[in-house]
Amino acid sequence: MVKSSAARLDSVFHALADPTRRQILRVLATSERTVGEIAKPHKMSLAAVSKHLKVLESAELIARERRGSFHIVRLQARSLKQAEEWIAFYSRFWNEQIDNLERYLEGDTE
Amino acid sequence: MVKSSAARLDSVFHALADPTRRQILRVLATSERTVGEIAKPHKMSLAAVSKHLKVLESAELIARERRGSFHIVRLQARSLKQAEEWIAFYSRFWNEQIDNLERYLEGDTE
DNA sequence: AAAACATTTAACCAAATGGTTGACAGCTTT
DNA sequence: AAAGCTGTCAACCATTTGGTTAAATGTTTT
Repeated sequence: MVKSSAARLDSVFHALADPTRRQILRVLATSERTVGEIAKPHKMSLAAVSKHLKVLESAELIARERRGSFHIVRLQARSLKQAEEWIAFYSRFWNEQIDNLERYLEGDTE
Repeated sequence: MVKSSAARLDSVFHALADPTRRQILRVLATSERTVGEIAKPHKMSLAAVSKHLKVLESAELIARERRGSFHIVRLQARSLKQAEEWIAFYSRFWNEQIDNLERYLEGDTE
């Protein structure tokens, strides 16, 4: 399923809006893992973790490869790039606000 | 309501996972607007836009100020900084993948 | 070929999401 | 004080989400 740019941002940001899924990405940043290994530290069922993986997969944040009876999962960070670029557009606004504050404080001391 | 770091990321990423809300942020990047001005370009009701604003506000991505009978809304980009930092942790992974690809392609030509 | 293991899928459930309409509340104008 | 704005809130609805358990699928071992 090919997604529009907006739809891809939708799915990436949605995937990131859950602490379980962010935690999974952190673990995968260390190394690739099987589904079972990913699920173990979580209190929920394996099926629930499997669903989270599907969400991450449809956002193209992970990729799976079947190796024997194991499904091995690895991080695919490329999709995050668009998200970061989207946010980067706004970075000037928080810097601006800081600059304005600094100017205000400088003016205040005179 | 004070949120944990994870909860704040939850609410920011959730707020960004909707095209209407991202569009609202874009408009506010140009200048502050009243709720009515924000709603006009959208096909949905004013109440629906009001709900979207509430989501953005609870993610601290916007701030409101009452001015007479108007509610003036402005961008508050600072919350995006955490989100960007969270993503930045992964930037090395997409660069790494690119590097690996380049190395692979170089090796291939020899 | 049967048993055991790794994972997904299906059916279900409660809660959250994104929209609607209509009533309400706060200013401003008359 | 009544009418007319601007915007929110409440009640409702359909859909999606995030979880569960049980059944199904595919692979390996016995």
